[in-house]
Amino acid sequence: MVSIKEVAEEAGVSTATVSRVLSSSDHVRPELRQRVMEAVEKLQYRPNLVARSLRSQQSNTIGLIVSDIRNPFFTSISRAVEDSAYKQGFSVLLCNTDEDPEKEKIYLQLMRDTNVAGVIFSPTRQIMSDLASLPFDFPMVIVDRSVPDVDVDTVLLDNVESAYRLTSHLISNGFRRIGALFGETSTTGIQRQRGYEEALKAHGIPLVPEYIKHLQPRVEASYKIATSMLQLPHAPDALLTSNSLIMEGALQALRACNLSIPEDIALVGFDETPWTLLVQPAITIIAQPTDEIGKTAADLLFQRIAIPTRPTRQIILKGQLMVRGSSTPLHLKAM
Amino acid sequence: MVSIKEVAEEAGVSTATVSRVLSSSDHVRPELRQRVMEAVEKLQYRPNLVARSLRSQQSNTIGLIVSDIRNPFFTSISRAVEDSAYKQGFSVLLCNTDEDPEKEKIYLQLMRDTNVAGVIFSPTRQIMSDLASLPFDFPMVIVDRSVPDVDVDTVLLDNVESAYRLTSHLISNGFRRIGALFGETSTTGIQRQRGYEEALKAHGIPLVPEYIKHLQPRVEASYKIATSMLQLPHAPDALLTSNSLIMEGALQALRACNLSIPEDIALVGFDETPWTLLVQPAITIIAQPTDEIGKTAADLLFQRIAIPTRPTRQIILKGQLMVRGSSTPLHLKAM
DNA sequence: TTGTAAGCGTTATCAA
DNA sequence: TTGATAACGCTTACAA
Repeated sequence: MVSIKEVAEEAGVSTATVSRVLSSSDHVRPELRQRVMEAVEKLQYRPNLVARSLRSQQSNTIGLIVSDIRNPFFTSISRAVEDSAYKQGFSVLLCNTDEDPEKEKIYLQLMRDTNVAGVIFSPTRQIMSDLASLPFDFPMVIVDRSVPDVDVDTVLLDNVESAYRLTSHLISNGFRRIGALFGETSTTGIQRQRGYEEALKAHGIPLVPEYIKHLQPRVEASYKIATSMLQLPHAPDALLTSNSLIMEGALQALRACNLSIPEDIALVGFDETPWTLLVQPAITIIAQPTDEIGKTAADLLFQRIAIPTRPTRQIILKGQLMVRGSSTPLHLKAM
Repeated sequence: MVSIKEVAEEAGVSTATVSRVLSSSDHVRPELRQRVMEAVEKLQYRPNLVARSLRSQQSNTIGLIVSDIRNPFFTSISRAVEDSAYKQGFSVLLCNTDEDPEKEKIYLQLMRDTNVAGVIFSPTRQIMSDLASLPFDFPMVIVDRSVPDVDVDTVLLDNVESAYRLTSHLISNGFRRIGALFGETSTTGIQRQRGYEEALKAHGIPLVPEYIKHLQPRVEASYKIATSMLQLPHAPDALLTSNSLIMEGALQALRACNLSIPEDIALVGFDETPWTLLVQPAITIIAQPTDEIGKTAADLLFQRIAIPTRPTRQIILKGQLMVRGSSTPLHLKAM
């Protein structure tokens, strides 16, 4: 492994000069610069980024901490983040927490220990109290979830509003007994529940506790809970799900119960996935602008890395209601 | 940021002793060990991994280089790799190449520059010739694709055999005009094509060049190519797709053409995705054991990191044919 | 504009 | 068993 020292010797200059040519825009005589470049080329020199990072106390790596990369929402976010990072010359450390606060802590510590430039994080509710107290000195951007009492950059969907619109859509299409499945680990589920409840209230529809469930945001959990909800004496005529994994489990449950959508029951949810348009009928959803969320989070992070004292921002993006067959109005059902 | 020096002072020992207590199993007097641990605890000391990596010339990071994390196959692989890495105390640098050889090179260089412990890589065909010549000294495991002339650990599906079985399944169900869409960037597509062609030959069915297409493994490309194939004068009565993105585009095309599956045309492919069981009819596929592939790749890598001279291995895993409604026999179609 | 030399925070060598 | 001390490969004052 050729080092900066050998390049310096080859070019007949000091290591400082090589370093200047390579990383700073310091004034170096063109002739020397040329000699250095040639030596670099000849020896196929590549700077050791570990040494550079140790010395300069900076790094070109950012951390991305999400609950599960297999959740299509996070898959998409990750891709967008990696893309932005690549363009800025950064690379991405991927961390899955499985919504486990212990894993979250371990990964946050790792971020500190490896001296990353910054972190994009989608935290559970449990970790939040710690978040303020733990001494995390690196730049951080929160995505998808909100951290109420901490002054930190955040990129969020307008969850209350989106859930409100989704629920209102069901109501105006004639559905009244709207079962709802929310993720229990994040603030997102809570906010979406608020939107759901506000919509019901606004339309004078009573809340039915049996219709509201909180669960781990996983396919299997959702399948179970949805199945049991479908077996209620007075079963729902519509199901609202608060993320795509939950929606997947719910759809499996509907299929297992041989229920027709939307004739027997409507199904709506959040997030565009490869299959929302492929199943029949297609599923009505709130599409989150995942690319933009990821890109915005990365942008915020790079800005904070550049200017650590910058005032924090909370960016709230709008979801888009995509009306499809799975929530067709009751009076059209016979058609 | 508290350093080893401060811990040493606090404990009244040298930095060497602190280092020994923390990272090596060297013999340290229990009493000193105790004092060091207390100092570590008191000062909340955490070793700086960058410095450690620079000095020891090792690291606890592995690279994962895939074409696109949004491909459900790679999503699942990534999750499995990250899981295994976490258990071994490693973290994962995620890199998307978009099947672009230039990006592959850049990322491979990054791996070298950051001194990663090793890399799990799914290369394009183009990069392979370079792979032998480029001086990549780090441990590497190839997944999903094969690199014929390089002595490197590999984890693969039995692609020829799997495609053979999938094609034979279609044939024995009465389909004869089997269109096939293969990814053009990987060896995987080529091998699956071989299995497809061998199955046709074995059953005395002539190859029709118009029925065989190579394309970028992307949804949009697949949609276009599939659509044009469906408009052939003598259109296929079945479509075989060589990965889930291609399958997705093909299914979109079938839907756009208002074709019924399997009455008008059968559809089969590779990879279990969230939707293969949710669409109706469910799709017949070869399921790859993605968890096992990822886990095996990580295991191989850690073994090679531990013993660099270990003889290389090629591990070939079997796919599982999941027969579903999308390839129901012709004589049952009327039912 | 360039070179010398002092670190960055560890670990590894060598003596004690 | 322990402690000085020299690296690891780079950047950056400071001097020249």
